[in-house]
Amino acid sequence: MSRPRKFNEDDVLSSATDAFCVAGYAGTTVEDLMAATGLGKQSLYNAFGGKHDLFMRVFDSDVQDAVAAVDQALAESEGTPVERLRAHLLKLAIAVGTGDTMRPSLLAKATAELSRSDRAVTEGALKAFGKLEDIYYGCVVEAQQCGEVDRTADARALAEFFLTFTRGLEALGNAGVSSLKLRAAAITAVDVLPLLKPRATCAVTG
Amino acid sequence: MSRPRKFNEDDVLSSATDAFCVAGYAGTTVEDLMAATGLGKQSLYNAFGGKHDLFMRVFDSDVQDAVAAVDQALAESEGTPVERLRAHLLKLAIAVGTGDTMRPSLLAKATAELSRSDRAVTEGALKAFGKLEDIYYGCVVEAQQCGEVDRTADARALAEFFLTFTRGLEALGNAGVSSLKLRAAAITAVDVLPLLKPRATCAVTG
DNA sequence: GGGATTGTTGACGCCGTGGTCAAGAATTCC
DNA sequence: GGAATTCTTGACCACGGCGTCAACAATCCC
Repeated sequence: MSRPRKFNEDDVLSSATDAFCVAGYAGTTVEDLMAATGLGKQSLYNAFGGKHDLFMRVFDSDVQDAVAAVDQALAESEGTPVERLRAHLLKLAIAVGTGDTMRPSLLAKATAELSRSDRAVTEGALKAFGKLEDIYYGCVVEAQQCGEVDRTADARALAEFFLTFTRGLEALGNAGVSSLKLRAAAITAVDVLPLLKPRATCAVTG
Repeated sequence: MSRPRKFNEDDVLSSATDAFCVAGYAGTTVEDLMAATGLGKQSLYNAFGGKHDLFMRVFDSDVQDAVAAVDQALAESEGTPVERLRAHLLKLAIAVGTGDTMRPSLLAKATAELSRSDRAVTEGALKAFGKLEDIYYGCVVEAQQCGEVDRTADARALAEFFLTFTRGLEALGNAGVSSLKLRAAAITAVDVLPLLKPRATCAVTG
C-alpha cells in the first residue's frame, strides 16, 4: 500500500549510536547523522522525529544493552563469582582502553555531557547505575554464599565500589588511557576481594 | 597611559570555569560567558581570545588546581598515609556527590566531551592523570615504607587503581549519584588496602 | 587641558544549525 | 493501468552561534 523503506531501522540506529558516541550530543550534527546512516534528512525526521528524539531512543537502547551485557557476563556459569567478575573487569578494561576500535558507551559519554541539563538522560543514567549496582551486588552475594568472600562483608558497599570502579575505567578509557594501565587497575580491584577472607575454598555453583 | 580594566582577571576566569563546568564546552555559549563573567563580548575577546582560547586557559588552570589539591591533601602530615588517603577519598566522595554545590571538575566533564576531538584537551588530561597516579603512587609507597601496606604489593598498580576509582567517583557524582553511595564505595576502596598486610602497625612519619 | 592609548559598548555579518516544505519516486490495492 | 499512500530528495527557512567593526569612554603623559 505504501512505498517501502530502503533502510533497516536497526542498522540506522546502530550507525547513529556510533556517531553520537564519537562526538556526543551537541557535537553531532544532523548532517553527521545523515552521513553516518546514509539516509536523507527528511527520512530521518519521518522515521524518528528530530535530533533529540533520535538521541533519546539511541541512548535508551545503548544503555539497556550495556546493562544487559554486564548482566550476562556475570551470569555466565563458567567459573566462580569472583573469577567471572575478574574476567568481566579485564574485558572491560581492554575493550575501553586505547587500541580497541570498540565505540565507547553512551552511558559514560552522554551522561557526562547532559546529566545536568537533560532530565531524561539523568534518570536513565541513574536507573542504569542502579541496575548495574544490583548486578554487582548479586555477584558479590553469590561469592559470599560460596565462601569466596567473607559473609560479614558489606555486599552493598562492595557493589557500589565496583560500580564506581567500572565508571572510572570507562572515563579513563574514553580519555585515552592505555589498556595496560586499566588492566593493572582492574586486576588490583578484583584481587583484593578474596582477601576479605583469605584462603577460602569456593565450590563452583554453576 | 591606557584605560584600566574594570574587571579582575582571576574572577573572570573563575566565573568562566563555573559556566564551562555546568554546561561543557559546546553547551556554553559566548553569551553564557558574558552573563557569567559580567563583561561584554569585545572585552572577552580583547582580554582572552575567542571561546576556545578562553576555554583552554580555564581548562589548564582548573586541571592544575585539581592535581595540586590532591597533592596537598595527601601530603598533609596529619595521620598515616592510609588515613590520609581515606580522608581524601571521603572528602572527594562527599564533594562530588549530590547536595554539594561545588562545581564539578573540568577534568572529568571536559575530558569526556572533548578527548576524542581536541588534542590539547586529551594531552592535558593524560598528563593530569599521570600526575595524579604519581601522587597516589607516592602515598602507597609511603604506606608500604611504614608498614601499613604489604611491601611486596604492586604500588604502581595500586596507584592506577586509585586513579581509576576516583575517576569513577567524579563520573557518578556528576551524574547525580548520592554522596552516601559514593561514601560507601570510597570506604570500601580504602579499607581493603590494609588487608594486603593484616594488622600491621604503622609509625606515623609526618 | 590635549593627544595617545587602551578598555568598553552595541550593532552588524556570516555561517552552520535544526527543522520544514513541496515535488517526485516507488509500491500496493482495485 | 490508475489512485492512494508513503518514502525520498533537495531546496528552503528561521534562528542562534561566534566573531568583528566602528564609535565612545576612561585613563595617563606632557
